[in-house]
Order: sequence, then C-alpha cells, then structure tokens
Amino acid sequence: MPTYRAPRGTRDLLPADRAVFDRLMRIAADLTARYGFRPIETPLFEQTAVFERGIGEITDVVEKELFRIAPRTEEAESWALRPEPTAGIMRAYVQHGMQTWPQPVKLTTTGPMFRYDRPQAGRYRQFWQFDVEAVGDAGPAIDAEVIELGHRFYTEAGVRDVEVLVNSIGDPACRPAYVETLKAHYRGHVATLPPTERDRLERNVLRLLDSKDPDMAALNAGAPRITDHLCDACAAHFESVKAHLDALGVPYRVDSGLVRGLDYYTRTAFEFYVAGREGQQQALGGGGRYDGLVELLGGRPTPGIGFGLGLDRVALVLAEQGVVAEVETAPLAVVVGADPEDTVGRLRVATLLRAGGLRARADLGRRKLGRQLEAAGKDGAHFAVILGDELADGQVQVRDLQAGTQRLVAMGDLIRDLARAEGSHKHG
RNA sequence: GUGGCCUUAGCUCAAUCGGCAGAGCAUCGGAUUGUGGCUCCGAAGGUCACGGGUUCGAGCCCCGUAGGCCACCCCA
Repeated sequence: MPTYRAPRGTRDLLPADRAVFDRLMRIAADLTARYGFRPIETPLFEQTAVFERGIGEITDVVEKELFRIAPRTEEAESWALRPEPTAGIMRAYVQHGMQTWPQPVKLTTTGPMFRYDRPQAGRYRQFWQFDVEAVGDAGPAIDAEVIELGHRFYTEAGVRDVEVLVNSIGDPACRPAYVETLKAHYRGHVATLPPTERDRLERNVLRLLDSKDPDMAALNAGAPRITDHLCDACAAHFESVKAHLDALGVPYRVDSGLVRGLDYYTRTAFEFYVAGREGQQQALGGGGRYDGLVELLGGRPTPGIGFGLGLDRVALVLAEQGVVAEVETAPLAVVVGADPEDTVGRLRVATLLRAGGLRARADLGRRKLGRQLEAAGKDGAHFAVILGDELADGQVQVRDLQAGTQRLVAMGDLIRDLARAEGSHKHG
C-alpha cells in the first residue's frame, strides 16, 4: 500500500478517464456555443456567506456538506469550496453589474465542485459539473429551452434512455400556504412517522414528499400536491413550460414529489435520470428556476434558471451502457533505429516531423530495433520510421505497422508522405 | 452523519486445519549481425491496508483505525 494516496472521496482521472471527460466537455462547449451561452470562470472558493445566503442555511449542502477552509488568522474572512456553481456565478453577476448587459445573460461553466459527504460510487467529495445559467428572463419559454439543452447534452454524449422529471414548486406567493397545508397533513399522522421523517416535518416538510421509506408511501399518496396548490401565476407558468416542452418534443414526466435541496429554487424544478433508475442517488443532473437568488446576494430582483449536470455520473452511465469514446492519442509515427545508441538521429527526425505538424514519437531507449518496433506497435502507432544504412542515401524505411509492409522514402519527402498517409488513414 | 460488506504484487485473484506469500496479465531484459505482434527463458515487483491483541507460530482468529463498496441521509 502506497504511503500517500488521493484524499477520501477524490480520485485521479487517469488518461483514459480524462479522455472521457475531455469529450464530454467538448460536447458541452460546442452545444452551449450553439445555444448562445458564453463561458465564465469563477473561483473554486467564495466567502462562506455567498453559499449560506444563496443556497440556504438549513440545507444539507450548507449544514453538513460544506467544505470550509480554516481561517489563517482570527480576522480572516471565512471561505468555503464551492458545492455548486450557481451561487458564485450570481455573485459575479451582481458584482460586475451584468444587469446592464443585454438580457438574458446566458453563462456556462464546467469544473470541479466540492461536498464533504460520505463517498459512494458516483458520489465524490470532488466532482465535476457542466453548468448553464440564463439570467434575466422570467420564462416560461426559456425554461423549456434550458431543459431541452440539458436533454440534448445527454443525447449527444450517447447516454440512452434519459428521462426528464419536471415539477413546479411554487413561489413566495403560494408555497408558504402549501407548506402549511402539507404540515397539517403530516401532523395528523405524527405517531406513524419514522423518526427521521418526524424530525424533518417542521424543518423542511417538502422533503417528506420524496422519502423512500416504504411506511411513507401510503401517507405520501394521500398528501396534497403542490401542483394543486399553485397560485394562478405559477400554474400558468408551469402549463406554459410543459406546452413548450411538448412543442420541442422533449420527453418528460411530471413528478409532483420532485423537490430540490437548495432553498433558492422557485417554480420550475427538473432532474435527469436514466429511465427506471429514479431515486436521488442516481440523478444525472438537475436544475430549476431561482427567481429570488440575485436579490438574496444583494442585487436587483432578477429571475434566472439553470442546471448542473454531473459529469462523473454521465461517465459512469456511459461505461455501464458500453459507450466507448474513441479518442486519438496514439502517435502517427514512431522513429526507431538500427543503432540503439543513435538517440540524436531519432530525436532529430522526430523533431522534424513535429515541426511539420505531425504526431510523432522517438524511441529514446537504447534497445535493439526489434524491441523498438514492438513498443511502437503496442503504442498504437500507424507507422514506424526506421533509421538505418539507407540514411547514407538520404532515405529511411517507412513501415506500416498494421499492414506489416514497408517502403523506402527520401528524407525530403517524409513529412509530405506521412501527412498524406494520415489523411487516407482517417478516411478509411 | 447512521447501519452493513470488503481490503493479499500495477491489475484480476489464489494460499488446505493457524505452519516457508503464489499464479495469470501488465512491465523490464534475453533467445548470435537491421525488423514488432506468436512462442520460449529470465528479472523485477509485497510493511498480506495500518496499529494493537491472542498464540510456539497470524494473510487466516479478536479489537481499533483508514480506505473502498452497498443501503440510508442527501445531492451531481
């Protein structure tokens, strides 16, 4: 067992893993560009208050999962690693006066998030999210646009059977009354509530709705639904979001038990799952509308909507579904030589090829030719450029490692020859 | 944060009743002159996760810790 290892809940993305992430990030960047979102980077840590105010102090994310940074001096500011990107981006929106930009401001970012909870497969203390935020448009059309974008990301990534769950969780005009109605419903059955659920009754009743406790099933079935208690404005908004989703052909299912764990959400809430694997653990992504957040962070009242998609989980599902991303990392050519000691010659030719724009490696180990060729083959190289006596006539052997054929090529023609071969390889 | 299962070489796994830590793959080297994939030979690779206890003797039994996984909690 090694002396040092990656901290609990973190992992190394080895080249094969990293290639999968690169591909996902490329898809995200390409997709968001097409939809008019512009990339933004905010710090990996913020003043703790940004998260406490924004996300809500009585949420699990802040209460027990926030990665707090120990202050270095007594008067130091209190910082925490970001558990999600939205609060930081909205902080930036306010700080830089983005309300003076053409609205809506559409932003995207992809990067690591941090939550101090107990690790499990697909659940890490450092995990990656692809995030999108559209600020300054009250919807409902843009709600559907954002949901459709999220859904399309999975499609382009190659994830099969992704299902969208949507709900409306009301707004300050109607949610408080609904919360009281819901509390009243459960209070009538306090005695039958499991201990953990009883504890949540007064603190956050909405959470009882998505409880997986079998004893709660019957009770939840009879519980009043938020969608039956929306104010007129929220109800109309929700209907319109659904109509837009229908028009766009996005497959979705209304789940009136869907609530979100962060306080800032209003009205539209949605999550993405692989069909048949609903249940909080396996969420591939989620998001919603947060019309009160900018104001909470000191800005003018500004509506907004966005989502965060978990890249680690997407990678996990892709692996489960057997989707493999072919990424070209193998060199086009490896320069080998008959004289093991002539590293100068091999490196010089490789440098020449690289200067010509080709992916080339030189075998700098001092081993015999056979070993060099063997290593080149294992590396997945298409060609081996073999340096030998022919150099005296200004020629090298170019061996096609897959076909097992080889021919003499003049040094002066080498770059053009290999470049042409690369092109024909790519096209079959 | 709660409960359970697990941890032996880089990877996948063996090791009889408590009695000398092994294999396959991968890595590196060799098989008479400048040609890979197959084959053969060899080398290297271990604090048996870590710490304690029981025992003549512990990879194996007991306790603790760490890490991973599973179910919760909750999120991505």
